[in-house]
Order: sequence, then structure tokens, then C-alpha cells
Amino acid sequence: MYDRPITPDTNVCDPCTAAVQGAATASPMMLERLLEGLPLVRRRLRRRQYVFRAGQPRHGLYLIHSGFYKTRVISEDGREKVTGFRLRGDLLGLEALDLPTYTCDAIALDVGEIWELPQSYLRERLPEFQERLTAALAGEIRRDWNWMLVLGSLNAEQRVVSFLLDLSARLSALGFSSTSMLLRMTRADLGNFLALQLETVVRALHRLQAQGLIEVERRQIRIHDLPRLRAQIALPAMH
Amino acid sequence: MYDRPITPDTNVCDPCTAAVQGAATASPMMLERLLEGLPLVRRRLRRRQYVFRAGQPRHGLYLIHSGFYKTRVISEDGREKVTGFRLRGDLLGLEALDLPTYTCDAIALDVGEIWELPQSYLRERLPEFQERLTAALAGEIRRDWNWMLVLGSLNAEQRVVSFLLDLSARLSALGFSSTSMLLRMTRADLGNFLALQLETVVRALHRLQAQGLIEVERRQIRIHDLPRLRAQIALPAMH
DNA sequence: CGAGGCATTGAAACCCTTCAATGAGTGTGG
DNA sequence: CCACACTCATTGAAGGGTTTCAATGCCTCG
Repeated sequence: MYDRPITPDTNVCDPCTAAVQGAATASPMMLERLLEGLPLVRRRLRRRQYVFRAGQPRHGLYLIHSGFYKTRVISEDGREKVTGFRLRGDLLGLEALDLPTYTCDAIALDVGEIWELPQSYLRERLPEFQERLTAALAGEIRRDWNWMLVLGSLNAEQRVVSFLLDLSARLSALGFSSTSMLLRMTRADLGNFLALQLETVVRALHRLQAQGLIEVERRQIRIHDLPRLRAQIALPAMH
Repeated sequence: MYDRPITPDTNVCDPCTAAVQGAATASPMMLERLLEGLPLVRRRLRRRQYVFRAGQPRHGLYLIHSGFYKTRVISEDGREKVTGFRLRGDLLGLEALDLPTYTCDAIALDVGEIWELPQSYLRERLPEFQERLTAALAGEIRRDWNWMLVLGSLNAEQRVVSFLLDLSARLSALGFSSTSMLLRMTRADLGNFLALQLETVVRALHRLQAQGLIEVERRQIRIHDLPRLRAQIALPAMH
């Protein structure tokens, strides 16, 4: 699915995200191990298919086993906001744990498989599961706050860099290449997530390529200079 | 503390926030009732005092009993982001529930009192408490996503309106006036939260006053036309 | 081989930021 | 009690980064 799978436990944590990632995301495979042998309902998804939609009765939690997903919220007047891109080990449906219906859309950006977690069953049999859940929830909050920080204090180019570094680190933690990746989302989705227009994303990627930091070929991104990419985000030297 | 306290259970939910507020915030007093008679450690705070700082060992969760607080995260290179303004019924420390240390600062913007919750004790004696916790966590995620949506799709004036409507609704739910409120934070804090410069906040408030929607007198805000204020946020009529 | 979705590029317009100066309110100390 | 210091709020003007609008190109799919 991604370029050159490496050893599953390579865990190169980017300084940009390390502080934000909780135990839940630091080792995305742990939940899967925990669930081995359980009667999980598995579901395969095609591109553009919904895992669930806002307003639907909540069935449960979904653990991503493979694929690439986006979650988004839509306001009453139709404004849309991509709240995150999710991959293996991430949980879908966390934000509605206390509600009877989902409050966001979860959409597959690629073929993939998700596992439906029998929540009530798990609460009884696996006391450890509740901790995982709490950790996942708290981790999502920290991640959201970090992105708020990014969007609130960085310019377009730096936001795109933040995104690339974050995705690179996450893919790396999953055993994929950290320097070569295929963006599964459109420029519009990416722009929406980063609070930028799609044209601005295009231009930012273009400038990063012109600086020799990355190589862009439609959705294929190759990172050429990770250290200088990281340096892009640091505040201009203090006086 | 605020203008004209009304009946404690008035719960006027603003459409802007209603969809986002979970059970936990919909009735902020419920947790307090749940905790009646428990051996809580109470702590009084002065203006500018820290409830906790990022990096400190995590003592526990704090329930706000009174006062006005802000939470913020700070990146390694010093960029700051106010992640929310918190008042009675809100929990401080949620985002670090799975960690040994706090990851944000919580600061009192006014005198106030917080109750330290004995987490382990609660988990054993009050099974209902775990549900509250989950609801509070999920609610925070939904709130964060909603603010991301606001910051990503609204202009300066609309963001300020969103903030005013949100605060108005929250104060109202606590039994305070929904049309007259005292902003406890500086323009800089507000700007930081809304991803705007403080001058932009000032000008937005000024324009709203010029339109006769609100009345601004330093930190005292009076809402004159709530319906038109709400209408400011809706997208320009579709064709 | 069109049709459609998506990406790219250019130019103009605009909203917000930045910089700078002034004013108002609060607290401290002589 | 007033003066000074300090914080915070306000206002103006200029500059710039991003958006908006429009057109073109590329790739995929039926």
C-alpha cells in the first residue's frame, strides 16, 4: 500500500509531534494485539465509502486495520472542516462515545479494512481497554490542540511542512518509508485541514520543491532534506 | 461574579454550540452533585495563578467550582496557543489523563476555586464517574473540532461573534445573564484563541458595535441584537 | 476519445498583520 | 493625594500573505 514497508516497530518520533502523541498512537499496533482472538466484525471499504456519517445511530468504535481515512465535521450552513487524516491503529468514532449518534463523517480515501469493536463486551472482559480508550481520547485532544497551534501561528508553507513531517512520522511508526509517501487526499482536503485554499497548498508545495526540500509529483511526495524541513518550522532566530 | 445570576438551571443552548456540547457540559452542575460529600481538596486561586503548568507531575483532575480560566499550550520554540476558556463545571487536566505530567498550562484569569478530584478513589466508588470522564473527553474533542471549523471558515468578525455567542450560551447555562458579560481575558488572549491579532479583535468588536449588534466598554460586553448576531455567522444566502 | 475530477499557474483584490503612537485604567510609593 | 510605572486597549497607515477568479493542463475512467 505504501512504499517499502520496513520493520513494524520502527518508531522514529518527530519532535514536531512527539510531545503530542500519547501512548495510544505511539504504538498503534498494541490495540490490535490486545484484541487478538476476539469476535470482531471486520469491514472492507472502497475509496470514497463512508465508515459512518454524522447523525447516524452510533454502532460502536472502529479500529483502522488498513487504509487511509479522513474525518470531517459539517456545520448546519454547510461549512466543512476536515478534522484529521487517520490510518492504521487510529480509532474512528471516539468523539461520539457519549452520544447516541455520530457527530462527524468518516470517509475512506482508499481501500481499507476496519474492525468494529464490541464496546460493551470489551468493557466487561478487558479492564485494560478502558485505559486505552481514555488514552486515545486524551491523545486526540492533544493532537487537536497541537494543530490549532500550528494553524494559529504558522504561515502556509510552514503548515504544509508540519503536515508532511507529521505524516512522515506516523507512516514511519507504522513501518513505512518516512521519506517517500503518497498523499491519499486531494489538495482541497489538505487545504481544508490546514485552513488554506487548495491553490495555496499547491504553491507552498511548489516553493518547497524549488528549495530542494522535497520532490512533488502529483500526490507522490519525496522528502529530500528532513533536517532543513524541520528547521522551516522553528521561529526565526531570536535576537 | 457575573452580572445578575439567574435561576441555576436555565439552559438556553445556542444553536452555534448546541450540536457540539456533550452531556457533560450541557449541565455543568451535575458533576458537583455527584461529588457531594466526598473528601475533595479545595483550592482557592488568585488572578494569574497557575492551576498547573505543562511538565509538572500530574496530581489529578480539577473541577472548576468558580472563576474563569484559560488553558494554553506552548511549543518548544515558544509559540503559544490558548486552547480554551474554562468556567464552572469544566474539568482541567483532561488532556493528560494518560500521562505522568501535564501538557498544558491552566491559568486563573480571576479569583476562583477548584476542586481536586481523587481519581483513583472515584473510579472505585463511583462507576458513573468513568462515564462522565469519557463524556467530558469526547465533549472536548467535539468542541475543539467546532472551533477548528470556526477558525478555518469564518473571517475575523465572524470568529469574534462565534466567541461571544458561545460565551453567552455558556454563561446563560450557568445561570448568568446571556446579554451582559464581562470578558475576563485580554484582547491578546482572545486574539490568540481565535487565531487573530489583538488589533483585529479590537476592530472587529468596534465594527460590531458600529452595527448596533453589541455595546463594548472595555471588557464589558452587552449584546443588543442576538438574532442578528447569529445571522452574522450564517453563510451569505445561497443562490 | 471525450468527460470529468484534480492540479497547476497567473494576476488582481482584499483582509489581516505589522508597526507605531496615543490613551485609558490600575497599582505602587513618595 | 498625586506622580510614576506598567499593563492593556485603541486607532491609523502601510505592507504583505492569502484568497479569489479565471484559464489551462494532466490524468483517469467510461
